[in-house]
Amino acid sequence: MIEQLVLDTLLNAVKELYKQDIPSKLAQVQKTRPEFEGDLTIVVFPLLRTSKKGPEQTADEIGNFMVSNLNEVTSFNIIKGFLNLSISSKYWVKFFNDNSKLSTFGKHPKKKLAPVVVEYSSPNTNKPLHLGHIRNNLIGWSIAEIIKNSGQEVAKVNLVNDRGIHICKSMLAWQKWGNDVTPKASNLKGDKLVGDYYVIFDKKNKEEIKALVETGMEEDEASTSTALMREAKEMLKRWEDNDTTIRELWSTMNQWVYNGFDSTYSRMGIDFDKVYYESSTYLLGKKLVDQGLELGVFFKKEDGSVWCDLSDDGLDEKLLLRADGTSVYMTQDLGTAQLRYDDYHPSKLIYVVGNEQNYHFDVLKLILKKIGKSWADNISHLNYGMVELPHGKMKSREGTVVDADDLMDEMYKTAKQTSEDLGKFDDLSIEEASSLYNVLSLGALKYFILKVDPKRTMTFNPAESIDFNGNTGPFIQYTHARIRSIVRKSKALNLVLDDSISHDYVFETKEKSILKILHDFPEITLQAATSLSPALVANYAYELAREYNQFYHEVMILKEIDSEKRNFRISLSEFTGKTIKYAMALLGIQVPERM
RNA sequence: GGUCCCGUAGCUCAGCUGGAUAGAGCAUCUGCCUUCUAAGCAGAGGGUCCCAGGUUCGAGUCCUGGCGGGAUCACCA
Repeated sequence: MIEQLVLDTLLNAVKELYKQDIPSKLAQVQKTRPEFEGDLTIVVFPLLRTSKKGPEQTADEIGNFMVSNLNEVTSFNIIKGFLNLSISSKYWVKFFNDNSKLSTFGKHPKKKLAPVVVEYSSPNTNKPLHLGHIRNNLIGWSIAEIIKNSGQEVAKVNLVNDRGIHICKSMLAWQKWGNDVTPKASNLKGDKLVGDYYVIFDKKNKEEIKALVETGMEEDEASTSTALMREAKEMLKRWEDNDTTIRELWSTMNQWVYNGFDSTYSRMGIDFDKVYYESSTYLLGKKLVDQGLELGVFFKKEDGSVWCDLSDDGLDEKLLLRADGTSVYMTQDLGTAQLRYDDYHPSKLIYVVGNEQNYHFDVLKLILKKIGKSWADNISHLNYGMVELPHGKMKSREGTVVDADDLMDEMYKTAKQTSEDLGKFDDLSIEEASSLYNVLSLGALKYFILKVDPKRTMTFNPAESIDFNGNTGPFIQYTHARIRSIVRKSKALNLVLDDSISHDYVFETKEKSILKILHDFPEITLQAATSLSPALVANYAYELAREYNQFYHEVMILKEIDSEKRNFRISLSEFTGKTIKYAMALLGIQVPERM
């Protein structure tokens, strides 16, 4: 890496010239801004204290040192306190010749480390997937790919919350008002059907609460003492007691939901290496709670409920088991964490879960440590921000929840419409066209979500459809298609005779700037892995595509007369196309050969 | 109220460990399809980087204090 080379030489320069070692943070190397001449820039201000000379003179001395000690540095210029270095075209030529034909450019060698477990999606079986889940799934899937690309082994896992009071609510409502309806009979996706009964429960329960309040009961009390709630709790108890009828109904309805989820996942291109179900981890969780009691780090209240006191850590008491012995969220998460640890002994356990659960994960780690699990330190919570609408959160009560399937349908229609308006695909078969619209619509949706820093709360406006122009997935896809067209034509014309360029090739400005961006790619993918941010890759792909389009408009490629230039430009195009494709693949976005 | 996150153009977002004149896209306006794909390119306008202090040669970036927004502090998950 040239940056590192310059940095090391800079440290040597200071040592030689001023007889002092300096802390590495004073040695600052950055890319030269395009308006100045040069490739890399050393900021000399931090060095003045050491050199005890003015900025110009210091820069001049270091510049001379660079030129005579580093072959790659051919010349320099000084503007204010900035020392701009020009890197030899030999270096860029070598970079190009070494990498342009690699199929794995950007991929890092395998490390010998325990795997990283990435959990994402984690749906409840009482609600269909919505836009929030889409963000979760896309971030999780992509970050898993990015970490894999960085050389780490990765296990993608899903944790389905298939048990608990909420599932019982759907089941109860279905029993009471469902008339034995099935997804097949109603022609509804299973997750939608079950979700509907969850809503029905809520509605009927509210009516009951209202009635109770009218008899003079306090709202708080009323909300926990409706007949429906009692029945749901009773059902949960029977479920935990392995009641056959309840278990059968539960399996049936969950299976409906899974079928629905699977179709949504597969459409989105989301997959998992392993799926955990809370129904099979909560018992282990209960066992851990018992252990905690024996260790004396948990305590039991008079009503039989079990708690962990975290007041020494600045937090509250946390419930671990209800008085009736049934488990809560934390119980099952303890069990799941343990099970994963046993399965993988991971070097890192990443939970992709919304930032509304930050508190939960702080507590989870603390509790695990209290019962002696030192590996709790390997848990990291990738807490992404919520997706909001222009007027705030999505609310199911107000019907503003953006359903995942509906949104993908919308996007598909827009992609189809846009494409038909452009009228470029009249020769495609119906299947080919539809597969293209799929690629484009998903590209638009995924890029829209992933280009935003995961940490940030993001806004989605359902009134404006997601764009297909500008800083979008389709723009990048288009650039790829454009490149492929060039490459196809060059092959048809047998234009590329020689793949590599000579070491004294003189670059056009745009050729150089594309080369520099390509040069950054491996580093960007590493940064994305360490900072857990697919957004870095997304923004990178956009920058590369934008730069390429400018290049495309500025210079001739196939029509260039000078054969070396023409060959280089074609190869550079191909290299760019490949890198765009690779970067987009890390985001789970396909790129078409033509569009 | 406690804890945490956020505040950059009309809107949606970039801005790496502090560095040169704060960048894109959308929207608005103006050009460019008889030349390799116009889902493109070029150009114009649009900014108190929430406010006030501080650290520094240098602050959108770091610190403190405000203001504004959000999350969370459930026998929901």
